[in-house]
Amino acid sequence: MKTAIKIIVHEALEKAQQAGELELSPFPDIVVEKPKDEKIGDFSTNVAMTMAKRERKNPRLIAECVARYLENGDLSKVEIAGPGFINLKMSNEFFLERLRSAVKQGDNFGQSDFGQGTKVMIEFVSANPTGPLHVGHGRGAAVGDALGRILKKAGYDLSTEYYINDVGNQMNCLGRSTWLRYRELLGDVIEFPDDHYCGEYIKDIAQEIIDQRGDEFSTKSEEECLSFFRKFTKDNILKGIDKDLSEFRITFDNWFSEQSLYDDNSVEKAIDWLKGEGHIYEKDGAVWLKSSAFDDDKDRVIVKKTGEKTYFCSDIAYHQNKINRGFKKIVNLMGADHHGYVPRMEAVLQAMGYDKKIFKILLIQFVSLLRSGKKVSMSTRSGEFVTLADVVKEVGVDAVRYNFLMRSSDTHLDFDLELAKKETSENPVFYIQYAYARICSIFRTAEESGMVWNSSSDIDLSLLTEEEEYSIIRAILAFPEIVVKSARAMEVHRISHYLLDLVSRFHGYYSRHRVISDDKALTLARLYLLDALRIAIRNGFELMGISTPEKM
RNA sequence: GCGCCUGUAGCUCAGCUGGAUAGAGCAACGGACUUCUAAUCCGUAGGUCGUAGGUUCGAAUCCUACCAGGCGUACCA
Repeated sequence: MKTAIKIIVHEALEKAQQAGELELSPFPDIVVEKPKDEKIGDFSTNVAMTMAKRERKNPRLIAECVARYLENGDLSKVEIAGPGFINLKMSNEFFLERLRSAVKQGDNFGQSDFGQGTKVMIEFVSANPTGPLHVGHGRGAAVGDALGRILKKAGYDLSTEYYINDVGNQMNCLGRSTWLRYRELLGDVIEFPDDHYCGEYIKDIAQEIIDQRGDEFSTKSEEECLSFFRKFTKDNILKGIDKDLSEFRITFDNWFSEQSLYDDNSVEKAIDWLKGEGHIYEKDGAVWLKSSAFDDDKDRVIVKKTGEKTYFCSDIAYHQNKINRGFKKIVNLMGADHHGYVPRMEAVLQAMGYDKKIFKILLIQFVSLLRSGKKVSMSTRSGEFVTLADVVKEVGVDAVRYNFLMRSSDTHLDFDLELAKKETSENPVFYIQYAYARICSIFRTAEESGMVWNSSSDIDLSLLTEEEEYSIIRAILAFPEIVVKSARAMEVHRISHYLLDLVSRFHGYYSRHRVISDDKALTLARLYLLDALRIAIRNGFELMGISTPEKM
């Protein structure tokens, strides 16, 4: 919509230039925005102010000049206000035409080519396969998934990926934990080491091995068994994670194993390559990456003096791999507690010769879990953490997702379980869903009263004359721009704020105006408006992965 | 010490790439259901935008310093 306005303003500027009234060198960027107060106008531009200095003229004079050349059938009013804003009001037909197009687009309404098909990868969750996902992972999962949906809608070619840290000592530790529980279940007396994984889920996995294989491992040495136990446990946990995620409406395009980078020598090759480029040196028996040559504040070890490679080392190979797969933009979601990791990753990208702008790390701040205002304690140590699956089961996918997506992800989030379950106005998910259900209910009533309705029939929208109706129409039509903004800023919470605003206009309208009346033509026009609204809500919630029930 | 994030109404938070009189929701108070779903609506009240400077036509927004809270500062992953 705004681009249409830009063109109109652009034409006016050109005319003014041709008439010799403005110099316009260089030609200014035209910024069109929506005034805060709808009464001011539908759109406004501040070009007159930004040009003032170069034109050496009073901004108001420039504005008046530009206004004289503003001519377009879609414009119904041009006004100059304040220090030099040019405010534009559009004709009703301008909006109605776009409303029709929105309805015609249906599920595709909001789609744009902002991303121009750029290949983007989002890597998120990537929790270690050593235990089930807990609530903390949930926020990153919800944000990553929603961001993916948004980027797709905004025209990016998107892939999502889960990176599995299936290498290193933690895997041995994990396998050993199951092995110990296995023997314990078979009657051995075990002193379970407290630096191992002591959660209940390990016992369940051990029991599963007994169910499947009996006691066949009980007579073997740990050495002989470990690789089986390691793999079995890891696979089992990953299967659980996958299940929890799909119940949370998240599926990944790809699961990428860290081990595979060792299996195909990618890690070695990456090290060699960096060595060749002179980014690597040896010191104190270890191999270091000269990351301080970039924005990192110190160099980092990639091969320990024991010969083991660090996590960071395979991450280098992993990101090289991502780039080799042709991704032009690489997005990683991480918990904010890992923010120290950002500069060294950026250093890697730069060492590989890429602009660090192709790489974007989104930090997701912590979630505090509350119950009726009281903090729920979570200690990973004791294995007493609240799992994502439990919370989803208790609260429901929609409410959990909404709560994770309603706030900017760089602020701490208080997530109150009791509040999230309440079906009251304290809970915005239901406020939005309720609006959707109400609209559907109106359509049901219309059908029951014998009203024949379909969006492609000839409906006279000029019968929509209420200011409130246009307020809703403008809000509906803003949706595609919200998606683009949200994609550009990679900020998911904008969608939820938008929907809240959109829907509150509807609730107000609903209480003051009847949609179904004896005036058949008007009824049809209003139903058309509600259909458009319904599409916007549904498409918006689709981006958040939240359902739109037709009845509540 | 250094680095990152946050600080806006009693509470939870929006506020776009600097724009017009700083906005919602909740809580509080007062109203509205014989009418398409009251999980709703309408009204009232509530502010030194952490503090102090700076940049400019214009700052909650950008810069600097400071204060407060959170997090990080591994040859862990």
